[in-house]
Amino acid sequence: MTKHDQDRKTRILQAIAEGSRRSGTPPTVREIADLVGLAAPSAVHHHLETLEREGLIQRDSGLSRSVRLTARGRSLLELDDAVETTNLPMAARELVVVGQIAAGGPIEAYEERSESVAVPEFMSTADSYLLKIRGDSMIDAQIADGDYVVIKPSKVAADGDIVVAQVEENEVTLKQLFRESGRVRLQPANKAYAPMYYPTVNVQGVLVGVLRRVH
Amino acid sequence: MTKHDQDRKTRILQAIAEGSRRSGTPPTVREIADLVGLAAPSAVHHHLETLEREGLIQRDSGLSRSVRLTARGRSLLELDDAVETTNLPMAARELVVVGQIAAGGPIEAYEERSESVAVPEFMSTADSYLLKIRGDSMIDAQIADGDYVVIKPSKVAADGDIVVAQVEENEVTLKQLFRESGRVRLQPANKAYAPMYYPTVNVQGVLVGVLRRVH
DNA sequence: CTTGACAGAGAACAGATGTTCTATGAGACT
DNA sequence: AGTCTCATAGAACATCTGTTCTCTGTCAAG
Repeated sequence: MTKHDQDRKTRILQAIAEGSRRSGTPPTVREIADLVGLAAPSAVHHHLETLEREGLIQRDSGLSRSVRLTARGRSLLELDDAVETTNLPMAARELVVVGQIAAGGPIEAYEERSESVAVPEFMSTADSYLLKIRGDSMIDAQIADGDYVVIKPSKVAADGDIVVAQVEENEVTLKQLFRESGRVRLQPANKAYAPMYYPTVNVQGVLVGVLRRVH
Repeated sequence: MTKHDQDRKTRILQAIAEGSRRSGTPPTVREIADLVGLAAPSAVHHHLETLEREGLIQRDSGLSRSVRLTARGRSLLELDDAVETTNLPMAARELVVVGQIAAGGPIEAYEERSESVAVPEFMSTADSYLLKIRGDSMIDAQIADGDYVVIKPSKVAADGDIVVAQVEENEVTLKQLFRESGRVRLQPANKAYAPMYYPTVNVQGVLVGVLRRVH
């Protein structure tokens, strides 16, 4: 099995996990194709057959959106801890603001300050946390100075997602993630800052919501 | 509402919860019909519309297996953990989405659809309401397609505020307000649209918050 | 170079699926 | 009775969706 194959398979597994997390239902074959950058549903179908034969996913033949990860599939993505936070029954939940982020730089964790904000259920999960935006570092993503962004802890992310990524031993940053051939591009949401390239990044969370108080 | 109606609705909610739990994906309209003993998908569809209007479920129009219970739907089934309902003095209120606004044009009030969202207290008042943004008409104010804006009813506004203004007998619009000598300028938050000038405008509300769900 | 395996694209198809429209029947109310 | 509301059925439709088939290009092994 080549390196490329492994990447593609992992990407598809991630897409299934990611798609399920987003909408609450597993993705269709064509949605997976979009997520991993394939043009033909047949190509995805081919991979799904392989993945099912390998015991990483299960499907109900012919039924729409029936694909799901098996325990082995999840463990391969190291998702075992993060899953199943979906059905929490509150219209809102109190989340803690854990730090702030400025100018495309590293995230600055709050040491002593403690602030919490009620976040609507439909744009958060129970384990989400908040970051406060400083400056115009996220302006191209329609995120302004003083906005709060809701981050859901997750090790998987889709192309184009805005993610919290660990790029150095002690540096965590908030950027838009794009997978390119053989590397990962972390794109600041502000044209004044240049993208950064890494062979691999450690995704810690995904942006799932924005809150703004206007004065 | 008769006893029979209540039973049927509860059964449908149960079917959604049950179907989702069993297979990992929400059921289709026809699967719900089977589960609750209805012969026609249209009958289920009719109930689903009612349930969505009542805020007990949510759907993505046209997408298969996209039905899911809201917090209120789950609480009606008493699926809540006892804990969550008892603790947490939630600093949020449930506000209703009353319409949508597109392309600098008039506000389009929802006739039947009813959607409600929990909004943090710090960016709302009890009498606030929500509008859903369509298109990029507010893009220069960092408000994107699909965002919810929190409107606080008010007859007064400061210069530069984004306001809901009544400009004609039957036309209400969302724009940035500037007072100039002898007239009022209503400035769309998108350079593609020209400002409008009025001798006087009737302010109905002021933008006080923005909510965005990122997927 | 030839061959074989395979990822992928593209087209096509059958069945699934959400939605709409019309009609019917049962209750409730006047 | 007449009228209105509403749950339900049934048919029809457009789109979604999984699947299959064929073809092409790539890459590694012989």
